[in-house]
Amino acid sequence: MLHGINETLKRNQLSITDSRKKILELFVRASGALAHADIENQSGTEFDRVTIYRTLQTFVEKGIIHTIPTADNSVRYALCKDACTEGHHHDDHVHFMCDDCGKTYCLDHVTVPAVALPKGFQATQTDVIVSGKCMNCA
Amino acid sequence: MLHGINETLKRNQLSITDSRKKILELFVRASGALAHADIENQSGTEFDRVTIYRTLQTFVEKGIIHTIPTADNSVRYALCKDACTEGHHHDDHVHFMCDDCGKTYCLDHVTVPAVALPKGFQATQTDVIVSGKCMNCA
DNA sequence: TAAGTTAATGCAACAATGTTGCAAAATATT
DNA sequence: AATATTTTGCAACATTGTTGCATTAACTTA
Repeated sequence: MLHGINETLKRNQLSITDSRKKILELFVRASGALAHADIENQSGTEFDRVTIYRTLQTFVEKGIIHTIPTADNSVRYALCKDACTEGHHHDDHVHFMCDDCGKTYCLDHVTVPAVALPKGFQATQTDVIVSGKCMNCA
Repeated sequence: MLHGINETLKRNQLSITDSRKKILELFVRASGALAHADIENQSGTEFDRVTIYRTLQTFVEKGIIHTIPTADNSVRYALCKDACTEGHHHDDHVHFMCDDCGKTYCLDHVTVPAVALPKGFQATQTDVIVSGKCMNCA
């Protein structure tokens, strides 16, 4: 499972570097979504701030991770479910943000409901952000 | 209709000031959502940057406007539909972001579908962000 | 409406976040 | 192993958001 990290990087035509391995590992281990600051904290002073920014950017472009829309102006990233198995990505997502502990969950198994749009609107992607209490805080 | 601005401020126990009137007017006139930068541009150098921040913050607290979750790290605000008629707010929202023109629509009339959450999760609010092409760009 | 009271504004300084160019270092290629 | 390519770290900068405090404006009461 852990050597899947190297393969994920290779599959996406990315050079295998310490920072990319470490950051991708953080995502694999994380139960929820990560903000830039989380990564900066968890990786210590090991990598430059700029490197983290660029790594996240690269991962998003390659579809390894995706951003999660939040109302509070904090950018969060989560592993794309299929990242380690397929290159397919940017599917619809349901995310859950806990008001208590602040954790963000990517609910891969929850189906995104269809939304009835007004005439003339065409949807290409639907994100659902549910907030409330998570299973640990309820 | 325009003097409704003053009444909205009064109803929310806010002093009627130039900045609040102007900024609220911008929202009333705006067809879509506004970012902090939009407001700064459209109001020129009339108000201090800090004042705009604080005004937006106040409006959010009072439920006059609400933030819209976005995946691209830009905070946007939109008028709460009932802001000028009732004090009730913070309902579920469906927002539409156009990939072409970048406009954000607050689809007040679209019902937020129910989401089936995993066991133990309790929802208090649900936001839906649909992206694609709007009625003008489709 | 004039005096006093309360609240909002502007300024300055700061903190956090994100970006860009470029030389040095690491990775990949032959 | 030598060369070519990519990534990193540093420095400097740009943007965005926050806080404290004196000044100013708005509200209240008489």
